[in-house]
Amino acid sequence: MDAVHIDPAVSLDTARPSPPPRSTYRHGDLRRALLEAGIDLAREGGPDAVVLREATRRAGVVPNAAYRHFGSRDALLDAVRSAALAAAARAMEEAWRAAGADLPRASARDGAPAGGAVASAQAAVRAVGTGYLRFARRETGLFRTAFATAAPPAGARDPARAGASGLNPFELLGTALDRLVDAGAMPPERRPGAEYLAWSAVHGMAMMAIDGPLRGLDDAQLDALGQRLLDMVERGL
Amino acid sequence: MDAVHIDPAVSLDTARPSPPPRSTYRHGDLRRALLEAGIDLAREGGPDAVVLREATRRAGVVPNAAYRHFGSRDALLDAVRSAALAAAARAMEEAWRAAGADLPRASARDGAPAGGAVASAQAAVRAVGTGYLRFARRETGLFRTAFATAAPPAGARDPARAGASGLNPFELLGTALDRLVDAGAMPPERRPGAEYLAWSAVHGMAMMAIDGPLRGLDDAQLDALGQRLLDMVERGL
DNA sequence: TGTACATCAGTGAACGCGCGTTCACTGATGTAC
DNA sequence: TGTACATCAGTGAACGCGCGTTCACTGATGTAC
Repeated sequence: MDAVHIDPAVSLDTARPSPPPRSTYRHGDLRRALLEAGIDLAREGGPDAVVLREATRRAGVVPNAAYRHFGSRDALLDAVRSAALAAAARAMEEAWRAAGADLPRASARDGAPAGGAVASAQAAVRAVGTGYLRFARRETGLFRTAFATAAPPAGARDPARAGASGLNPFELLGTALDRLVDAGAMPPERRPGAEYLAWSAVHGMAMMAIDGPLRGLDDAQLDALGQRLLDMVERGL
Repeated sequence: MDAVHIDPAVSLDTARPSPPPRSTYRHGDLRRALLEAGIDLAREGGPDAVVLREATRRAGVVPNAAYRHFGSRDALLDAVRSAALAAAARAMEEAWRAAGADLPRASARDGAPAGGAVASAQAAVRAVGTGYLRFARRETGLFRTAFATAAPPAGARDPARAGASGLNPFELLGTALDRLVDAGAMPPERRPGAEYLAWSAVHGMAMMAIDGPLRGLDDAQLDALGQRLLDMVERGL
């Protein structure tokens, strides 16, 4: 054997995704590392790509080590799904903020803002839809993980699935619709179930934009079509 | 060994799904048998359940025999998908027929019927949507195989994906919308791309009814919500 | 009408793969005295 | 401040599973003479 010295921490670094070299026996924060690897996997390939063994590989750890932190592969996937929902909520909040309307709070159902209430409420509804579509486009894998399989159980208020406002994506839409009613732009008797109608339209377009007939459209075309869709929803509600 | 005689053709019949006993060396129509097994699998569990080995098992044949008829598992899945699309088209045609409007033909773009053109055209659009939603509910696995993954390539006129009219699901919707324009119920300048808006709404609701927050609704509730959605589309288009 | 032969549908056995999960272990960390 | 020890995070090895796919084969069918 010759005496060429190879520092394993360097020489092993060629593989992508790199197994991070670790000097200590303990990892330090393996739970977080696995969750983040899982989120990356979901981002790259959707829910099916969240593979427990691959997550441990990326965390630089032996496969069964995952069981110290997650009871099963499904438990990991659930945690990833929550993170994906939170990311979607944040994207929607950002669109809401960009639309100039003030953000809602989870704590109390706040009334409509003072002036230009109708325009502001409409802007909020549109922002929610736009943010949703944009998230589907930019973070397809996370979107599919969050929305294309099982849905958030309606009643469960899980903060892990919420954005900065403390509201999850569905609740954000509900809040925007409430404002529409408060501003007088929507008859209260139409309010119950309205989120399902609006959500259907936007969700359907998002799915078509991901792997349906709208796949080929560029961002500008999809934005334009999205605005037409939101016109339809606004007029139709 | 005792001498109890067991007729394998009978004794093996306990397993469900039953491997059909076969007396001849040749199968006869294995391609069709595999396709039908594949359709059953899709019906039971969606596209991921279309497993080549299981299809051969159900056809009572050794796994690699499939390769005489399908180049790969994906080729089988494609054939199943076409069948699922055709089934969806047929469901939509049936709803169209039930709505009392006369069915379209693939051969020529036919004009609107003589009297009550607006009502007839609107009924056709609604029927297309209703048929789609109903198919999603009744044949969830086939629906997901047809629509929840890759979409029919826009231009390809594949008769295997069409219903009795020779039109595939997307073309059925397009034809109904054309009638809306012909009847004067929809401004022609709004026509281009309108199928994407209508499809989005209905597809989104279908997805939510399958494994989203609308999963728990019974048929009547979903029908009512579907009618509200179609109201929204009709008003919004 | 009968025989020889080419075709090709289905067989039998095996492959490599990657997965989730279980077991008994080892060794670093933090706490009690 | 120092030592003994319990805790428990990560290791090492292995399991059974079912998948898609390849190989060389065998035997039923249909056609040419």
